[in-house]
Amino acid sequence: MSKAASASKTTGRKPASWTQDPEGVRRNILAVAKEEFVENGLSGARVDEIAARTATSKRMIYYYFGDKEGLYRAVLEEMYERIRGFERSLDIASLPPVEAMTLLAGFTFDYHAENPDFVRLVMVENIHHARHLATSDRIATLNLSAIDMIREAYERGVAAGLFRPGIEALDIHLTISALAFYNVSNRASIRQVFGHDMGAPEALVRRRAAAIDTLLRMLRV
Amino acid sequence: MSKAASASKTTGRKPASWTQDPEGVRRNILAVAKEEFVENGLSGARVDEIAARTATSKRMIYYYFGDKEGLYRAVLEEMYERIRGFERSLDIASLPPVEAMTLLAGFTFDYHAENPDFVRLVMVENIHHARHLATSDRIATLNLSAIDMIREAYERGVAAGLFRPGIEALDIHLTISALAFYNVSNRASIRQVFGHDMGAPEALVRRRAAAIDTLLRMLRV
DNA sequence: TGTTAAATGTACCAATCAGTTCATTTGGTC
DNA sequence: GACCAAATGAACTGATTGGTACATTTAACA
Repeated sequence: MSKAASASKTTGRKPASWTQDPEGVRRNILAVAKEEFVENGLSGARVDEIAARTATSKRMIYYYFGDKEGLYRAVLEEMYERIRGFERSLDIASLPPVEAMTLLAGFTFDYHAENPDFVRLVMVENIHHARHLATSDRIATLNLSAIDMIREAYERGVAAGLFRPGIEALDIHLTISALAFYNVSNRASIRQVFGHDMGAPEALVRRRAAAIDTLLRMLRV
Repeated sequence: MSKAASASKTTGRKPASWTQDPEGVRRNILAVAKEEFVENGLSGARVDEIAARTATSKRMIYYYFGDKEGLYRAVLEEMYERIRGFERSLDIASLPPVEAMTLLAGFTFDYHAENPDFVRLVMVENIHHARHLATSDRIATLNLSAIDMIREAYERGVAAGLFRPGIEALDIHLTISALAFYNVSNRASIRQVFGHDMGAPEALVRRRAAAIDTLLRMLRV
C-alpha cells in the first residue's frame, strides 16, 4: 500500500506522514478482513487482528465500514459479486445439451475446489442463518443467473430426447452444488472420521468425474 | 433439575440449600451448551449465557468440563456417539441390494433433515478445521461403520448384476451425505439467493426422492 | 496562499468474557 | 456423629474486544 507505515517508525512521536489512498486502504482492509472471516468466522474474527494485519489502522475500518458487521457484509457482497462474474463468463448456451451440462458441472466443481474461501464464507453465513445476505441490497439485486442457464440447456436436452422431462432446473443446480460444496466444506471432518483427504489431487479428480457422471445419469432418459 | 433454584430465592442471603445430582447437572449443562454452540458456533457461544440458561452455575461448567473448549468437545462427542447409535440401529444387511441402498439413502436424508443441530455442529467443527474431532479420544475410537455397511450391500449388488462394479464404498457414502447434508446446511443461503425454502415439506419430499433416485442411478449398471 | 472537507493516526474506554477464588453444603463412611 | 471428599454457590478479576474521542494531515480549490 502507498501508506507509509515507515513514517511512524522513523518519527518517534509526533509527525505522522502519509499519502491519501482511500480506494487502496479500502481494498487492503477488505482483503485482510476476508482472510480473517474465512479463517475464524464472524464471531471468531477480531477487529484488532484485522487492523493489525492491515497497512492502516482500526480507525479506518470503522471510518469506511461502520462496524464489524458492516465490514463482514462488505466482504460477503464482494464475494457474491465475483461469483456473479464467474457465472456470466460461463457460456453454455452455445453447446449441445450434454456438453453444456458436463461443462457446467465441471466448472462448478472446480470453482468450489479452487475457492475454499468462498465455501467457508458461505458456511459462516449459513451458521448465521444468512442474516447478512438478507440485509444486503447489493446481494438482493444480484440476480444469479445459474438457474436460467441450466433451464435453457436442460430444455434443449429434453427437446432433443436426451434428457428425461419433469426435472426442475433448481434441482439440477442443487445436485451439482451439493456435490461440489460438500467436497470442500466437510473436508476436515471427513478426514478426521474416515482418514480420507478429499483435497488430495487424485481424490479431487475422481470426485470431479463422479460429480459429472452423477449429474448426467440424473438427467438422461 | 433436582437442584433447588428456589432455595436461593427464598433465603435472602446466606444459606443455599440444594441436592447433589452430578449426572443431572452434567446433562443439563450439556443440553444447554449444545443449543448455544449450535446456534452461535464455538466462538459465538458465551459461557455466561450457557450458565445463565442452566439450572446450575458457571462454576460447575468449569468443574466438569475444564474450559469452554472442553465443554464444546463434550457436546461434539456426545453427538457423534448418537450418530454411531443411529448407524448401528440401521440393519440393511438383510435386505436385497437395491432396497438396502434405498433404505440407507432415505434414512440418511431423514436423519439430516430431522437433526439440523447435528448438521450445524458439523459445520461449526469444519470451520474450525475439525481440530476438536482430532483431539478427541472418544471420537477417534468411534469407528463409524457406515462405509462397511455400504460396501457389503454394494458388493452384493454387483454380484447380483444389479450394480456396476468399480465404485468405491466411500464415494457412495460421500454422494449420499453430500445431498443430505447440503439440503440442511445451505438452507438459509439458498433461501436468500433463490427465494426457495428447502425446509418446506414438499421441497423435502421432492429432494428426498431425488437423493434416492440419484444414488440408484449412480449405482445401476 | 488560505480554507475546508476528506482521510488518517493515537490513545483511550466501557462492556464483555473466559476463567478463578473463596467459602459452603452434601452425603457417604467408619 | 465426626470426618472428609465430592459437589455447589456467589462474587470477583485480568484480559480482551468492539467501538470512540480527539487531534492531525492531506489535497483539492478558491
